[in-house]
Amino acid sequence: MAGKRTRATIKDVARRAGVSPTTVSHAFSGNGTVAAETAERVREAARELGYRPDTVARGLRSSRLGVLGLVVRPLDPLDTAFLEGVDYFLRFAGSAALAAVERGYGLMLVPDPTRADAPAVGLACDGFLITEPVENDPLITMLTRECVPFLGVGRDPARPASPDYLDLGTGRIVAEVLDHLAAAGGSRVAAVLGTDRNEWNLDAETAYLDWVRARGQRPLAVRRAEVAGEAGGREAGEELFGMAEPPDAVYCQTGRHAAGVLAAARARGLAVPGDVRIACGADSDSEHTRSSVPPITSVDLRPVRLARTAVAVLADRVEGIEPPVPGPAEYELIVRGSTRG
Amino acid sequence: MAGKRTRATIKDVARRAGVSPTTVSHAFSGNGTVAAETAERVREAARELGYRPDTVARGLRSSRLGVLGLVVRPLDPLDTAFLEGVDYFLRFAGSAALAAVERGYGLMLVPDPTRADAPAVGLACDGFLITEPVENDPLITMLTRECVPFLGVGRDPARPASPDYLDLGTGRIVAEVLDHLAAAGGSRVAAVLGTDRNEWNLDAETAYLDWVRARGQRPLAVRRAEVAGEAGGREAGEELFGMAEPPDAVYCQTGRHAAGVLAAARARGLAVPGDVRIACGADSDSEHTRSSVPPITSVDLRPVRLARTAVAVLADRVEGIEPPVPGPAEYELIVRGSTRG
DNA sequence: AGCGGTTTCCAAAACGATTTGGACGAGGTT
DNA sequence: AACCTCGTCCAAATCGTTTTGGAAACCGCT
Repeated sequence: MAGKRTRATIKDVARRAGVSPTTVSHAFSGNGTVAAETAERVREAARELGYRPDTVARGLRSSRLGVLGLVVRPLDPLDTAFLEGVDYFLRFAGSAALAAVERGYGLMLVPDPTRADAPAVGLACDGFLITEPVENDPLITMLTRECVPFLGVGRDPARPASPDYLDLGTGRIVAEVLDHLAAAGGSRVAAVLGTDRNEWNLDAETAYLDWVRARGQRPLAVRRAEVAGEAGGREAGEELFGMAEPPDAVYCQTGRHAAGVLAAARARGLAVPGDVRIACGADSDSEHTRSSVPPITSVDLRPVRLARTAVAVLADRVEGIEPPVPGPAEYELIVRGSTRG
Repeated sequence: MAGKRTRATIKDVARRAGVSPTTVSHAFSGNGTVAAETAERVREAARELGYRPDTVARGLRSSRLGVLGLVVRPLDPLDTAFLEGVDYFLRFAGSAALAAVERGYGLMLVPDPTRADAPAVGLACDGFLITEPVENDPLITMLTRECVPFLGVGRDPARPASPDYLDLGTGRIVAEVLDHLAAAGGSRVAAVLGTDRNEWNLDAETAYLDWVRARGQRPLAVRRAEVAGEAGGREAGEELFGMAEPPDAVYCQTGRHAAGVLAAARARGLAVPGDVRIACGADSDSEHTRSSVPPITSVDLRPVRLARTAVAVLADRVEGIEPPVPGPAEYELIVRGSTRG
């Protein structure tokens, strides 16, 4: 299968058109001045030879490869196969790729280039999308130092002043879900939070504490690593429901955690949503929330739309345009059986 | 934002380590022979300077960039924004990207590089995944000529003997859905087919004709372009239900068509599934089948798993390994309200 | 000494494009 | 006739690597 490629080069075209490689380059890029007649001859020679300029060679010279990189942070430390059920990122990635193509870029999903075992090709991108940056994100440090354009999808919690991110508006979302839990009959609302130190977790924690305190109650939050998944959620649920004053509603940060909490509730014989209401601040599209019994109320973070916005802003920056930064991302609360009597 | 990059080059490292660029290159690639002590000095110099070899320059020399390209054919002629609802490709792309990263590659979604307006970066890929090739696919012609590895996801109908594709097993799938429609009470089963000339459509047509004839009936097939979407399906439905002997079951190739047929049936006052049964051979995950009233029976083509397999085979080929070609892809019939009394 | 064989390193030539700094001739101005 | 300007074109340098084809030093052996 893998033979040697025999594409025509700029020299072949030059020879055939009876001009120099310089002229061929100019005829294509429109950079120098080339007589119309000559340009036509060059174009014809190129057509006959099936010539197309080599992107890699061009990229070497101009340090513009035409590729945007997408770093999906939460995937990074994990066994990626484990995450296949998490549709959010799949849909984000697919949609970003489509949007990039429309702008004339390729979109590449790459692991964090600051990691030692990362494929070297990651460095070659013209700009990066980072979902979701962690506190003092090392990639952001590196990109800033090397003057490579990037855009966080979500804020780096340690760099609140930076303009280089899309606001997820986590606080609003969490508050709305908590309000919904209360409206559904929850009088003592606990929270199961994640451990990644990104906007999603840190802002959610703040929002939860604010919300609880505003109602004069004591917060009841437990933490489980995202990678602990459903098992971690189940543990958290057992801890909560085993308390002297157990909660009658639980807010979760991930669909997997929520599924685990649901399992823990059922194992204890608690009715959902009769005894306990469960809701999740994300992952409305994952099977964990959608296909559970009952299905779990959760939030659609509109990954498809969000990705499109992110690509538009990043592409502008790569091209030297300073675009207006959009307001907080849109979302929709999807009410399901777990909070609906 | 966009300043000039000031990364250390191989020369800087060479100078600092007191050796030649050649030696630095060898120390990193392990190609030549370098004394252990020297190699250590080089590595240290590189670390101090924060040096990482430039992928583009390397790619220029070795014609291996470390990138796999993904060409999604059905997206190609379309306004891509139109397709956002089609989760199949989003999930396929996302999953392929994950699998590629695990193999040390980046995965880039690119438009057909044979098209004139395509971003030039498309040509730079080491290998291509093509879902789903059309008859005499021009990209396959070009890649074959230039000896670039590729893998079709689905067969090029005009090149049945080629080993360069993953078999979707369309015939099996269509037959199972038709059997299901019959089992659900359909006695006269029509088909709404697409117009793209790829395995999916051509094999489906053959399978439908075979199935109908084996039961001694006359086929009743109409065709609508994929891009016509729900409106096209609705037209097709009106045509079918307006006939002297209208069908009592309709098989569709796409979720959009199925949604349109469903709308046409309801507009005529036909009960689904009482008077008419409707099923779709794909798109079990799109909102057109999942969120319609009633939801439409359809097939889960397992895009996540399929993408993973495709990347594994392609990466092998890029690396010169000739992998065994897997058997027909897996799938699952998802029975929903449109065929369940 | 002379000779083959290792080991370790390097200078220079690729790779395929873009960019820089003129060369050359035609035409106009003084 | 000398001097500019302008429009076209080209030779050579450049981007950061890898690869090729030795060179230099050292070894043990005859």
